[in-house]
Amino acid sequence: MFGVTQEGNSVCCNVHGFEPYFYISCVDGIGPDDVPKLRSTLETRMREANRNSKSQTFVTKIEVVQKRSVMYYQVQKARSFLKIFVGLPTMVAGCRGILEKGINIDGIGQRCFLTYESNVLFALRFMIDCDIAGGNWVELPVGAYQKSSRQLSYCQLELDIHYSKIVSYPAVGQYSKMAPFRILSFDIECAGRKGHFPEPEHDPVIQIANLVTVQGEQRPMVKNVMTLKSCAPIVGADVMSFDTEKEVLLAWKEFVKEVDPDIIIGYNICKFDLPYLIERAEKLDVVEFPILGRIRNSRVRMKDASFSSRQYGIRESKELTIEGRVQFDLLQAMQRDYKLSSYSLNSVSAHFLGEQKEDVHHSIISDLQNGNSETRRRLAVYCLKDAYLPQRLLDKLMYIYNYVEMARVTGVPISFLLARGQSIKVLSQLLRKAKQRNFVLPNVKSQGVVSGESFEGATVLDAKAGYYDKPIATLDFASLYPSIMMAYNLCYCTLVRAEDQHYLRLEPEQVTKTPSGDMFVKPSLEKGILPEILEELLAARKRAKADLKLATDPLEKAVLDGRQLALKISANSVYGFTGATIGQLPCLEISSSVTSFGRQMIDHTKKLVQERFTTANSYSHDAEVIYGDTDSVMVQFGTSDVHEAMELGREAAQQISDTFTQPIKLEFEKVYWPYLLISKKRYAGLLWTKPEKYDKMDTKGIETVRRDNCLLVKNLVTECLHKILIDRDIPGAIQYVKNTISDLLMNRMDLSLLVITKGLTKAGDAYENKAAHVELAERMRKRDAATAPNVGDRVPYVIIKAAKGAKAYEKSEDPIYVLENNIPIDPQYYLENQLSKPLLRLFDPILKNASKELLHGSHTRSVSISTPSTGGIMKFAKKRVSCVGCRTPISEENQILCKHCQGREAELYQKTVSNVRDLEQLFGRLWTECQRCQGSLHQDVLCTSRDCPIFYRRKKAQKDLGEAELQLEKWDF
DNA sequence: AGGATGCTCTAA
DNA sequence: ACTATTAGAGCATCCT
Repeated sequence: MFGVTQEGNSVCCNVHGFEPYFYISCVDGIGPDDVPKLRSTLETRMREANRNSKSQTFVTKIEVVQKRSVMYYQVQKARSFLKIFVGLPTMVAGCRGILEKGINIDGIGQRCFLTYESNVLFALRFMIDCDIAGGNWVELPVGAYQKSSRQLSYCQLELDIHYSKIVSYPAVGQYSKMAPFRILSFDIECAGRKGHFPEPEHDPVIQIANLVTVQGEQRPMVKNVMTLKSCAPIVGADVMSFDTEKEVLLAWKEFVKEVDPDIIIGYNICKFDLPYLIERAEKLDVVEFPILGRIRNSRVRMKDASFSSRQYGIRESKELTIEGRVQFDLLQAMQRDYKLSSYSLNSVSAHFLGEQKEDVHHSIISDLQNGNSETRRRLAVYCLKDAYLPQRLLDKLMYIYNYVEMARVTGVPISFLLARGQSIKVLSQLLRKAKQRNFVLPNVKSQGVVSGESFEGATVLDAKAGYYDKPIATLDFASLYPSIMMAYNLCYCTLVRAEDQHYLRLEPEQVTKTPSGDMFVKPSLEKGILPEILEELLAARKRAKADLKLATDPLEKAVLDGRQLALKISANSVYGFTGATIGQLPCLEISSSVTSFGRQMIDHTKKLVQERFTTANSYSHDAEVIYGDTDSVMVQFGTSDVHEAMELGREAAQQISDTFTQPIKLEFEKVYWPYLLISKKRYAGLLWTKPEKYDKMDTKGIETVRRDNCLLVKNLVTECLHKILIDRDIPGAIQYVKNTISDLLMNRMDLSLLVITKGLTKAGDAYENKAAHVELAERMRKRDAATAPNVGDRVPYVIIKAAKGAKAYEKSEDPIYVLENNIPIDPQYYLENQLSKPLLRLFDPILKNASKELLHGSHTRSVSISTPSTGGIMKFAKKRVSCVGCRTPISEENQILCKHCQGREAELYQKTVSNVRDLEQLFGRLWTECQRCQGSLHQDVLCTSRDCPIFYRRKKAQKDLGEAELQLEKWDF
């Protein structure tokens, strides 16, 4: 066990005496007397299967214990199980296999056994049995431990203890404090050959930048960079230069040992930086390099890993074992926790920190390295920033707090949170609770449940699509699925098997028959462990939220907020765990019962609202449910008054809640007004939680929140919704659409607005149909395999002009390639395949003849002649005549304002002047930034970072400035 | 031409 | 050895 003390000293604790084990059920005809025979037979079989093993003993002992399977309700509270102990954790799997397949015992014959808890990872088993949760405080009591006689680790403290003597503290009071982890953030630079992505086989590591921070402190304690060849000094950082690459690598290895970090972070370190260092050291025969962990002389082990889950998709990476140090790759964390269009460090930093990285195009890294100490200094500054940004992200997003709290709540080690999926967290809680109640979990083979066999999910009420100018109240069930499981005591151990229903002779009032036809006993007979877990999670969340309100210390607040979030996520994933057909312990009776209750409840709610809130019951209008999804109903009470709608919503929620079993509760949450309902799962509206003012514009499911639309569509739809819902200016929205379409067709659109991104969810050949992003990825692989997108990456592309009738997958192209080669894009495609349908969906409910008005007006006729050689997009400052006030096109060259805006000259002149000034400033700032980034030596190298926001913003500012200056000139006439 | 199917992404 | 769920919209391609 590795850890850190309150004072910040690293500890290695050699825990003794804890043995791996699992259970089997005692089948008929096998009693306690047969145990020695079983042990010796099993021992022989194990020895046969592992002839080369040096192990003395495989099966160390077998105990008879009184336990009970968690599966199905049983009257008998305990029966005999055999607890089988083995010599090493790796022997569990082999032993399990033999017992499940069948074993021939002398005098008894061939027998198969069901095994229990035989799939629990040894580390988790140990933690569960010792009540240790990931990230919590553990005490080694004075007198119970010995100082180790021989140092096996590099830790500051090394101790020996018997497992039974360890004291674990729940994270309350002083024990909820975060440990002072030492965090190392690092980044490497490699000198790739021109046009190639660096490969450890050929390309040297030239720089390694490091930042060491103690968790909770504002400033890093160490900031340095190790460089190959000389490097000019950098203020605020130690520069260490070396003549050979071997020296750089060894300096870093020593540095890691010296700093002794608890956590190693960085961006893409698990897939790039760490493997690169290891492979490079191998190539250079630096044999002593890969000793980076806390165990003496233990080398880092590396293997290819592929993680696949429905939630996160397929993700390939390398799995490195660095003993005693948690690897926390910010890229992996970002991909798990946030849905973004791009996951480059640059883009992520811009998004969360409003800060960009020093952008050095990979093609000039080698030039900088081969220059002098000044150019290498520039590279080092860049490298340092890449080490600094992950630490900033870690702080900004409260990652340590949130992940440590998640580990504490679910009980798994912190390292599992990034390396494993959701189900291990539920399993960990389930095993802990089962142990308390003397249950054991069966090891079901996934074939037991026919994979692909599915169950019915939630009801989505039909959407009465349209534009609603009256307040729409939303009633929600709070934590619907957890509430259902608690209300009806749904659990593995309360489920009455169909074949048991008869002989158990249960009275109707002792059981619940669920709408899906399954039967569960009530808590009076047996309280379910799932409801118990959920109650504890939700009660703990309530406490955390209450404490959060009282807390004043920002660190304490961070801990509590992380905790309440972890508790919420954990409660919600219990249902998913039971429905995971290829999982640890699927139980579709539970999950389909949950959803069947949910369906019944939403129907019931709709019915009650429409029955009770009527003019016949002396309400001013008849209420109408216009939509609902899973746990919510949208109600039009008919009133035009927001406050009244809120009151009615509260009344309805209260009344209807009373008709449900505790703790199921319907809550009034918010009002939408106005509300645009497009279809199921797609709507927009102004959201009100108080009658005075709306909180924000809320959009669900439509283009504005989807990552696979280009910015042009997103921006246009957002702007239209803003004009329709907030400004209530439909003509303004129409004009805006027309102007945008005109800009598009005139080739005045910035390329960055036309970039579409889609995730590459599987390997190219696994796709049955051809798709634009898949084909492009394949073409890019042929151009340069190293920089082409991989499985799990997002692929950005634009649609370019091609022969008539060409498929979209033949017209997709890499935006950078398009920019560099001046390839013309296809505006018509963007109009017909990207813009038109979303716009029509938006305008159809509020505008008759929307198609004619928006997509076929005169603004669509002024198509510019495409100029393939130069490309429309590169001409940024193009003359155009439109009204300064409202951007309506004007026919006369010298006019500034349209008829409509005349009379506002003074105001609009001021606006133009300040606009030019702002743009000048903006452009100047961006230009300086790009200048600094490119370096004065390389002015001819155009920065074309795929997603450098500055690059696009600078180009945009340049274009806008040109236009604004033109406008200003006109005022002088 | 038009329905079926595959694919991506989101709501809850 | 690993894997939380289903419902649904909307688009492109395939297939007849």
